[in-house]
Amino acid sequence: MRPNSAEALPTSAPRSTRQKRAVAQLLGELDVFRSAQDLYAELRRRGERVGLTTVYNQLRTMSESGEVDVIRTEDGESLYRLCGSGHHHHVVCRSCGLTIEVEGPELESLAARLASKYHFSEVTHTFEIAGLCSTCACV
Amino acid sequence: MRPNSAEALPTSAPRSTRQKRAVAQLLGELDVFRSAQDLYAELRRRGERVGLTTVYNQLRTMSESGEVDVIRTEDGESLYRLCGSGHHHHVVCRSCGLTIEVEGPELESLAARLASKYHFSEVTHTFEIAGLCSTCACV
DNA sequence: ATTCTTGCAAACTATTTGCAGAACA
DNA sequence: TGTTCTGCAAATAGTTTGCAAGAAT
Repeated sequence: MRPNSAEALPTSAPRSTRQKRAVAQLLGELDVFRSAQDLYAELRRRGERVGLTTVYNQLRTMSESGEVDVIRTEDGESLYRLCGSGHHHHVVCRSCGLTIEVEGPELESLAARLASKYHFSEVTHTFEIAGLCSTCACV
Repeated sequence: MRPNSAEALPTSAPRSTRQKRAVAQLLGELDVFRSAQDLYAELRRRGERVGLTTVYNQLRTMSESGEVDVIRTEDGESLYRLCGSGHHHHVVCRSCGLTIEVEGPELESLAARLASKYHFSEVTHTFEIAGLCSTCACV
């Protein structure tokens, strides 16, 4: 919102570090939603020297800049995934995390219609579909 | 799922207690989503002698039986509200919690269409609209 | 009398924060 | 060199659990 919020004002550009690159690259390889803890574990498994705090920092930064999408599981865990730009929704496999980005014009208009019907302003909406993908359903 | 799961198998009917009644009654008076902590505080304010654990227990029981709806805020808090029966979605005021239950046939068919398009089975979907109600927007 | 319920205290879990030392530009 | 970044350890916060005492049937 404000160009210079009181919080963190960085006086210069973000720096490129080994850790940031590792997180970004891992996200680039995956097309599924994963938790911060999962991503951290995977990085360690690969021998990357990264701290959990840094993974969280990086994911927050990337989600704020719109580079990654965040969804929350039923038990409150946050899952992250590199995302395409623009407004979209997801069809997510509960079992393997496989995710398909979808758009729904009729959904958007429905949301807008309901908002105006009840005189709500500054509306946002969430729409997520969870199920079993064809691969996981066979097991 | 299973008639007798290994977990808690109750051998007789649930009992009516002062605490359960207090929680149920409070929910009956409110038409907004409230956190467990909020509900607990309100009960104490009214002089009810109830423990926080009991409020949580009761809310969990009631949500499992479908008596109350649960939504999660952005920061992971659970909000509860007595709900009408049947499948529905919500238009929720971010500021005061005012909630309107809505149905959306086109939404249901869209969800079904997307599921079959990508060969997903056992699908569920979520759809929530959050905004400012007309009252809160004037402030 | 028996079983369910309560609620304090402690445990849990995902996430955030303080901060001193390390790493970039 | 002067920030930014890192990551350990500790703090947070909502929620759950262990369990002994209390209440309902």
